[in-house]
Amino acid sequence: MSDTKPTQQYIRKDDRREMIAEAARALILEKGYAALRTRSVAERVGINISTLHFHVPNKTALVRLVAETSRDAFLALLPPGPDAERPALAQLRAEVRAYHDSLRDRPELAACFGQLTQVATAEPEVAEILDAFTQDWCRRYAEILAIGRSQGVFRATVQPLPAALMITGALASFGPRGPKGLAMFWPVVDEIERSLLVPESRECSDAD
Amino acid sequence: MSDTKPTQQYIRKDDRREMIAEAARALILEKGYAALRTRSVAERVGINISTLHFHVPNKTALVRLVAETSRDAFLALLPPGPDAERPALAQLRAEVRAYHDSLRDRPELAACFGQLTQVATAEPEVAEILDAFTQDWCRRYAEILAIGRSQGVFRATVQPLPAALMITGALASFGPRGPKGLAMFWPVVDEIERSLLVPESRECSDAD
DNA sequence: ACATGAATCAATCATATGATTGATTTATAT
DNA sequence: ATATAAATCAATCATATGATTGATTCATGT
Repeated sequence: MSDTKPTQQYIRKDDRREMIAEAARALILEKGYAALRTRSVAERVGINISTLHFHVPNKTALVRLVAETSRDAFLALLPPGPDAERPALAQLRAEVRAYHDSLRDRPELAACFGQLTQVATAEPEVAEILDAFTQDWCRRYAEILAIGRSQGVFRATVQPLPAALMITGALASFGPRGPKGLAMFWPVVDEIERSLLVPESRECSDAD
Repeated sequence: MSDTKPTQQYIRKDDRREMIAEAARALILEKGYAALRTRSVAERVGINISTLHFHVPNKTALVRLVAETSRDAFLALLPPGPDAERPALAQLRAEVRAYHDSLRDRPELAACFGQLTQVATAEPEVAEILDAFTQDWCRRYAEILAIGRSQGVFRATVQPLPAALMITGALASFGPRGPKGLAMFWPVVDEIERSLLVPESRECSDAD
């Protein structure tokens, strides 16, 4: 008879840890962090609990692993980064598009960031990772806004940091458990753009 | 010598439930929902676990109680509600100020909303409460925006619902575990206002 | 006074859960 | 081939945790 899991064993530690992280992320997306059990993770990976502990010593380390891999996976999806030589609006759109696609294709990532905020109070190391990431993400937008302002495409009254916080806050609300999926994502992005662009570039003269 | 708990007993069910809800909210704020234990709640209230179960049958009911009381407590802090006869900017500011004060004075409320999203996937009743509330909160802003647009104080290009989602998303990011406290709250609000107000020295001579 | 119900608690149960121990199997280098 | 290290598992432990049972104490109306 054929097995459901034919001959799948003895994976190298690094790969196994990645499999474990992936399983944990999926479970967090599906059931929430509060329901995350080391046993469930092991089961999902298809290994014994002791094997899980061989690769990841304890639950704290597991959570840290999830935080780190989520951050790295998300950062890998982002576009090049602010560049004063390129048109700011295009950079803003690329940034937003990358985030949108991550929500669509890798919903576990945003879900983990959201859920891990619950652990953050108890696990300073996780808080550190989340805070650093959030700040990085916000800074990317702030720099694009500053560039766009000096390029004259964004209002001169745009304050980069507050505006970046506004944007990232608005975007973050679209994570899993956001307002019924991504239906309102682009309308909100459009509203953000209208709120940033200098008045002349709309209505008076027709769009490009 | 005097006791730390002199003769504190036999509270009426309704009051006891409120005390339980308050304790649970405080614990969620401090340790996060994932660390919420019925025992901890009972201990905080100063009652036996069986007494807790007498007032609140099980943990699901406890979570539901927390969700309901958090929502009610928050709604009670909000200003009157959209009114087409009053100046929109003042209404917007009152709305934002009420939220700000709730973050400052009742941080458990926003914390509970944030933390209970983890339960939402497992508890449809909680999801229902959270979704309904979020929608209500957003609608308040949408209506104010629509009023302000017709009053001519907000840009004619403001789309009430997307803009409201942008605003509520941005504000929601200031919950506990937001960007280092409330320091950036008002700068972000100012940015939001600038993004909504009709540009001063600008006329496009367009017919609406 | 005293009967009745409401509120409370001590003790306990059944299971869940994170973690460990020690043996077993597979890969790899010599 | 065989010794060594890496990876895996079955069994188990210790405690945590949600929940129940049955007795006890307080409040209240008559």
